[in-house]
Amino acid sequence: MPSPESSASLMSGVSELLILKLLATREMYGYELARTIRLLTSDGIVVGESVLYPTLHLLEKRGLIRSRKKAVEGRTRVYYVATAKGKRRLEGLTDQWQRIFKGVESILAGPQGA
Amino acid sequence: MPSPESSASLMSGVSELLILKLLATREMYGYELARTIRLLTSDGIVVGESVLYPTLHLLEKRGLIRSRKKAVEGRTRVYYVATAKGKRRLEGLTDQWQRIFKGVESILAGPQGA
DNA sequence: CTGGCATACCTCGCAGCGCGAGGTATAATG
DNA sequence: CATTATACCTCGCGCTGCGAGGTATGCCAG
Repeated sequence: MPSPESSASLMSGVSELLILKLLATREMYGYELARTIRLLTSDGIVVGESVLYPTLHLLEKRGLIRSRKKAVEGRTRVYYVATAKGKRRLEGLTDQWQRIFKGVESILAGPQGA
Repeated sequence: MPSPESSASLMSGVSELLILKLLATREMYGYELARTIRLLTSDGIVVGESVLYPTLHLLEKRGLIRSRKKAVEGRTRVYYVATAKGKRRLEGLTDQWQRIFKGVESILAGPQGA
């Protein structure tokens, strides 16, 4: 066991959902995404860079997000934004999330009452 | 892409959480666990047998659940129940679930309002 | 100007987990 | 006797997380 106390397993797929959601709202670059997720969740969810960048590349390869390079003060930032296909995928993922979330809650809350 | 439309990735770790929760409440056998989870979540969450049994073996190996064989009408059922260690683990997993759940909800609900 | 830090991007490789496919055995039903 | 439901199990692929490591730039302190 490397670190069974980490929240690793429960995080799966969540990164894709959150990234798609944010990129469906506004154009952002990688580093900004990581910071924003940490901020909005009060450090509850931290998407590391070794999760972030491979995910972004995969999403782009699948046509769910689009990128463009933008030079800001000498630095080259890669900005991403969700495509129409990405927004459709987001809806699907959100539905799945709601279904799983409701299922988990009903079991976590239920058995002692029923 | 094998099946990007499946809820596979979002399910990660959830099986362990639900199984531990149920076995912390009452003693159950494998097949019963699968049926119960399907029932309580109205088919929202389906834990297949190829997920269920390896998970049960792993949990037992880690000392989080305990098993005993019981013969019921010629059939041999393997009943499981959560150990004290398993219940502690359940608390930790539940906390992590709450943290992730709150984080996801705040991003899914937030950005358009803020 | 040099060292350190924050920003900003990226990859490699291991390990964990889901899950389709397949396998075994028993009891009941047609 | 064949099929279905119960009940248990494994193999192997493939996706994903993530720690560790790498590159390059701008900025500030010493």
